[in-house]
Amino acid sequence: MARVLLIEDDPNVRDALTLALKGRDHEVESATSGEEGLERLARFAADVVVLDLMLPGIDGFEVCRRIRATTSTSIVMLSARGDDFDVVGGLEAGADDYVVKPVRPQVLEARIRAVLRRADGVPSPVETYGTLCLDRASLTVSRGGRQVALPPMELRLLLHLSASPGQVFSRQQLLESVWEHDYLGDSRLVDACVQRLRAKIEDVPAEPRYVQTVRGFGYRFGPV
Amino acid sequence: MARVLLIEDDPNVRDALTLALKGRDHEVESATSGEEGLERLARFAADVVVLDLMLPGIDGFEVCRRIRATTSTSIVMLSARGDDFDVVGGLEAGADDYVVKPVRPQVLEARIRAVLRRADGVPSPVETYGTLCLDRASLTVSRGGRQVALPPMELRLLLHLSASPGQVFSRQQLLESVWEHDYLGDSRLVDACVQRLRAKIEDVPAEPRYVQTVRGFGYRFGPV
DNA sequence: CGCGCCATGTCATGAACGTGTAATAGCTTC
DNA sequence: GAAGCTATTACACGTTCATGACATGGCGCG
Repeated sequence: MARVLLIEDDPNVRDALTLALKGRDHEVESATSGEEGLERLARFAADVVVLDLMLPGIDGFEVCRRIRATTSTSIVMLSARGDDFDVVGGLEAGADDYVVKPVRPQVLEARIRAVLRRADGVPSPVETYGTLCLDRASLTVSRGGRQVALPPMELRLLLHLSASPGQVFSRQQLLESVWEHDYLGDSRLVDACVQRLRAKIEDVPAEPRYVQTVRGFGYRFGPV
Repeated sequence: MARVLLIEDDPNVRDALTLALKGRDHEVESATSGEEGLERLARFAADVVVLDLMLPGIDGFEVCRRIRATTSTSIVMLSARGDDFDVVGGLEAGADDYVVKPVRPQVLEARIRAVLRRADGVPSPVETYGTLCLDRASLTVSRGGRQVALPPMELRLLLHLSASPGQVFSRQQLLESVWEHDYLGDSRLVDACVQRLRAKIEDVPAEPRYVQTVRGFGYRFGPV
């Protein structure tokens, strides 16, 4: 299907994803550090690079920048749950998309496909979930064809949640990765933001379809 | 469709673009250095040359001049983001158009087509967005038929933004790629330039149609 | 050599908007 | 029915952006 270069230092994740992607008919090469990845990319004409953020030596952002400096290869970033990674950082480094670990293979593959379609110029650089459309390049969101304007925090929250559909994020995790807050303390801030977001993107805010509450845990982006 | 000679030393970019262009029914030959490119051009009757700026040995500008010295083959320049590439310099060397890397295949193909049309004498070397017309060859901009004079920085900003319509650029990114500044620090410089640009190209500067603010993120070239 | 124009970068001000907090109401579960 | 969790709304503060004035510096022209 596609030629994938996986840059990931954790051998477990590496093996798991390699296996999963190969099982879906992709050709996979892997590297364990940024340096090795860049070197390997020079020989392996990858269609897409799957890049972990936390790497020994030069980090993912830097690797991303260096790849971008020379090639147009698509890049999907992998971010660990605790990393304070957000949309702006990824955008600036030049990533095409990002996924939050733990990542399920089918989600990763969907992202790879989306990214490749985009790179091929198919006029669907958007992700569509039901009546909701997300365009990570132009940072626009539309519902049922009509564009909805989202303030920065709501947009970041939505992009973060939708980066891993189905995965549950606790309020604390969201505070860290979306808000970049580091204090521990309970706050209804996330709730408030979720409400405002729902009011704009849900057809029936009272029965949310996209941003779902997982009672006792946090929120999740659906539909799976 | 067309016969393309690609001169590019980075194997990744070369392979990626070769593949993409072949997929669009172009005949593609490639070379890894300026010397090889010139030699190959003598045998391969290319309609258009896609030329990387940073090459081992003689650089892209020089290659461009030498091609121009003997043939009228169209030339599209490829420039990496970090290169201190000046639009004016490129066009003075005789390039017909230029694209900033990372380049998406569809963008490159659009440029190739435009360049070829131009070479065929079709008078449509301009991109039109609503009432705004950009001519990357003559570096002129006109609004509603009347030409507007843009100072260098404003022109570069506009060309950069419009090279990827819809894509959101942060102020930091713009400082790096348009101004070639490398310091980190917040500056309202971009804002000011956007402001002056809007005053010249927007019909209603207070409700910008072409250079849009994305609050909390940066700017984007519309129209959506 | 000196003058003046124009482009560029910096700064101050004000307005618009988004955000966080808190208070209250509603719902779920045991 | 009570306790715990979540939804909803209102309001005030802070941030961000637009706007225009000002200083600097380069360039051409006299």
